[in-house]
Amino acid sequence: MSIPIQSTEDVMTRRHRTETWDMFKKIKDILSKHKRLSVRQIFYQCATKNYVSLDINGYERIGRLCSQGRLEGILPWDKIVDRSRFPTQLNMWDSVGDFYSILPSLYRRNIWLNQPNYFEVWMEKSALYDIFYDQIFDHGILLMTVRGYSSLSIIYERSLIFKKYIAEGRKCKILYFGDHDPNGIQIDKSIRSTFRKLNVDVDIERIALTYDDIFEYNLPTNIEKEEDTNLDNYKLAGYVLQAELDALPVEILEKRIINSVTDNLDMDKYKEYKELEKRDLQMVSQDLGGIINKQSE
DNA sequence: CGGTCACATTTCGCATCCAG
DNA sequence: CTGGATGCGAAATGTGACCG
Repeated sequence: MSIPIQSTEDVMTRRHRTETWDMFKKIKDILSKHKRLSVRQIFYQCATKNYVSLDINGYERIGRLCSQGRLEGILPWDKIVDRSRFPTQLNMWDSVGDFYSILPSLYRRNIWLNQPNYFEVWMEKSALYDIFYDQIFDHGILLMTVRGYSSLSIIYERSLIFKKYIAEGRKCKILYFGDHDPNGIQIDKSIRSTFRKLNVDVDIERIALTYDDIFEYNLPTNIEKEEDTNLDNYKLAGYVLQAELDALPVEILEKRIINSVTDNLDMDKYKEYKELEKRDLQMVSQDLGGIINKQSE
């Protein structure tokens, strides 16, 4: 029984056409300008620059190039990531000392205890996860990656949290980030109406992409897909152009995220809690020092 | 109410095209 | 002529929107 196996040597000695080398160079160039990108993101970048078509074929071309490129050592492994699959395993430590040593890095004071209002950041595309994570995770703000339309399960789960804050007299808000296209503008509307059905008063604010962004930053626009009703509604709403959130330059997006967060946080109270956190951490390391000393006796 | 299609994500087999 | 490149269809999963 012979199973066709492509050996490492086959992979390494693969020849390429000049056009392919050209694409490798373009991908490398895009990668050099970012921290980490998913294949999907690379595809969007290439499509907006017109290197490939903005459809399934273009995506596949990029996907294959990324696979071959990495296997052949042409493209870097550490800059291309898959955010849709992740492993799950119990946390384990080499020793008790090892365990204690990571404890301080886990400690954060709950900033929501003294904030007047509560909010979360929701976004449509998991491709942009890293950018959002880098901007807001450390602030203690919840990031929800919706991936297209939100699910009822997620909205219900979140509504339980929002209800708790509302009962305390706080206002609840979602800062929403998504594409500006016929489907994209439906997503935050759908989230809003679902929360309404659950009788939870949450304000959904679209931070990006706005229609003005397309003009202000001269964003590359999508080709109109034949999308019957949604497209008709889009046009009825007065929209002509469509663009993806990915198309917004990274620096602009980062600024937009952090500005929307600082606008919605009570920064004085936030800083106050961060100071307390520092004090707490000194206490933690003192206590841990005592425990570790006792251990080694 | 059920069927169909669109959306998001990634990979693979098969058939075909065409550069070197 | 060979094999690199690519178009197309399919897989899984859950959700909204629309049509009849």
